[in-house]
Amino acid sequence: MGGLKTQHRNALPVPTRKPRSSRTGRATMADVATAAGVSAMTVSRALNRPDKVSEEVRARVAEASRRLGFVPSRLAAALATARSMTVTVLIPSLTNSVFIDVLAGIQETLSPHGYQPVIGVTGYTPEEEERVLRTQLASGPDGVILTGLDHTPATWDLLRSIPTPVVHTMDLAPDADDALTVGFSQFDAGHAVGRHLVERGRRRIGLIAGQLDPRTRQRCDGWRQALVEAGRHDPSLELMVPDSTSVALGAELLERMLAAHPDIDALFLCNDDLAQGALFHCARRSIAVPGRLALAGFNDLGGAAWTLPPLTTVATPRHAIGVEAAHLLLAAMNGRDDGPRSVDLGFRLMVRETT
Amino acid sequence: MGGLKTQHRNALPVPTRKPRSSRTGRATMADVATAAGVSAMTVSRALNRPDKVSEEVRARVAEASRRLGFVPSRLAAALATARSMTVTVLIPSLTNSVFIDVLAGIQETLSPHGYQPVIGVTGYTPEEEERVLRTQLASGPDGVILTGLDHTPATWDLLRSIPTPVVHTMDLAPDADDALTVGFSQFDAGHAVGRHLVERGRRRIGLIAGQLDPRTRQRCDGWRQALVEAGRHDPSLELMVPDSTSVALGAELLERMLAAHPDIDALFLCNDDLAQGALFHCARRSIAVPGRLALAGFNDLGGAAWTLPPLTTVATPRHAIGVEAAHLLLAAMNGRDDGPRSVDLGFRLMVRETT
DNA sequence: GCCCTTGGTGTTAGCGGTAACATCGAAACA
DNA sequence: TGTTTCGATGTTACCGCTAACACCAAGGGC
Repeated sequence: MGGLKTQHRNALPVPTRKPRSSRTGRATMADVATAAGVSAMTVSRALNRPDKVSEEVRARVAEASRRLGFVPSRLAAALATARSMTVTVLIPSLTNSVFIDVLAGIQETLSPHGYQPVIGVTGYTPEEEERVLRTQLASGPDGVILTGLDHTPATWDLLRSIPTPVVHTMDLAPDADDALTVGFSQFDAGHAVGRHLVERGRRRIGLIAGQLDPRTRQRCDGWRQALVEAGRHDPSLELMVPDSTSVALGAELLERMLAAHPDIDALFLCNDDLAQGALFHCARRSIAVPGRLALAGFNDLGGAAWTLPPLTTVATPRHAIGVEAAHLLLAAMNGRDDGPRSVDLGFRLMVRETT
Repeated sequence: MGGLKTQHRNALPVPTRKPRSSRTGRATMADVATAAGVSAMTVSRALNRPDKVSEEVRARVAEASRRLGFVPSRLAAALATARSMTVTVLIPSLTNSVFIDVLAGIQETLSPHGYQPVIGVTGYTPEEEERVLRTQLASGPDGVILTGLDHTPATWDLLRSIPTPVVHTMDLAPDADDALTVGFSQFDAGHAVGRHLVERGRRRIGLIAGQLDPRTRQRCDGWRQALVEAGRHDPSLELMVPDSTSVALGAELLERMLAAHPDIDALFLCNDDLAQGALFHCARRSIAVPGRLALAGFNDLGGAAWTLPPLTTVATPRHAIGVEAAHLLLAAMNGRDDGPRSVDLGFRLMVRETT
């Protein structure tokens, strides 16, 4: 009895210098230093600023490094330098290809500069965005890229309180020096579609929208204004549901719309997948497109040019937005904070055969 | 003259205790400790193991924490605990929705456990994969999820040399205790399509494939064997190109195929986007599907059920693969290494109207 | 020959946390 | 009432790297 407590006190206190490697089993800079017969600092220099080290030592370090399979710990470096080489990217959803395209642009641009995008998914809600941002900030990103401008007040405060540069995408800042922004005018894009349908001589022009995030709403607003301007707006022809968009939903909503308003002769669907579903429904019901019903989509997703007939839609510069956002962020992270504050990348109305 | 060098030596050495916050401007644990009148360690405990701290102190710490806007540095914690709460996920491409679906499954599963997936893009080449893996390993992930089993020998060595658990997805390990694997048999899936076309009585069955990664090849192999078994294999009906798949490519390749072999009566397209392109081409050329030509795709991507006619294809459990891979990894990261080593999630032949 | 550069390298002191052990008062026990 | 036990808290020593400065020999200007 008596000695049951663990008392490792006498477990050979190890002569201060560990024999090799660390707790993780991986070689550390100190190991390489010993192996190369130099100090840790010299190893660090040999790796990060080779010009500061003699040819000969550089070679010895490289050799030892290779031999030990040394991988410098970014974590330790990040802690010591206060630069994580990491960029937080928050998007509403992973399965919406719109954001993936933006992400791809960001990734391609950041990667060559050694920055690692770290993705957070916000599920389209500002509250979740705030939560995710908070946890991500804990790992000290060097930059932040957010989707949209609809953040909670607390998020805005948070963003202002950190020294980290922030870029907002997919939308345009109302006043340009409030935030770094890269996108296009969702309102104008919706307006262009509305006007296009009007110009095609359509009189009963409807709207179908899903996934009612602020950007979708702005598109709808633009469309509405175009119709109002033409004196052809009928609020009852708007069908807006919160469900996330899909081909199936497009077909279903069109059916509903036609049941209530068989006289519509044109339709703006706020996303291409809805439009494809509508197109499918028309084919099944032998509704002539664009003869009896004109259809316009949004985003110019992959298959839009390959429907029958090819879909009129709005091409959005998703990839370019990602690239430009990353460039802006890179500039800001390097202290070059002078560039334009709000970049409008525009959009293109792709008039094809459904209108 | 003389004093031009910067010699801040006498810049008031600050009384050892900095007044507040650190170099980054953010509050540190020490700041909170001071504010709450306790030691840093107690703050750490109050945050990570509240039960180890008295109710009263916990409240004081929470208060101080809130007041100072304290965000604990994950970096420092990671360095101290040797756990980064990070998982490296390597996928061939961001723009291929197949991998995004897997990724989404991973993300959803890992997130609630506090793990942060960090994505690397390998561009479909094992060499780039090795490179990306190397750099990612530098930030000490707690786990790794890779796509496929085709890694460079050096990658395999690397994986073996680290203590970090690794899961491979989208494929099945030849022998189950070699690696943790979650996927389905690409070969069998291809075989099922081949047999299906044979069973439909087709005699001149062709193949169109793009993006020739190992998984695509295995599908093709399976398909080929099915035809060989039926005595209907004609190598000249295989059209395989390295280009990445797209709707446009599908249309183009079908045209080429028909030009060379107008007598084909069935076609397996190794990805749904190719199949959609082929379908489009058939519609344009008034080729009856499935009357004159049967078409089968692969993956059951979003629009497959909504083509005209609806596309026969193979539904692959992409999301489930992500979820299961994450579960396996979580188990391994927590030391529960006992689960099944190779998980076959199967596939489903979706017979629709194009065959 | 003296002093100042300069380039290469080492030393020290953290970055912001946490593991492990030490300490201490009060409750529990004998 | 002395001792044990235990819960709550503090101290110390790092994790692995790098900024900043110290040091030193060789070269250059006068």
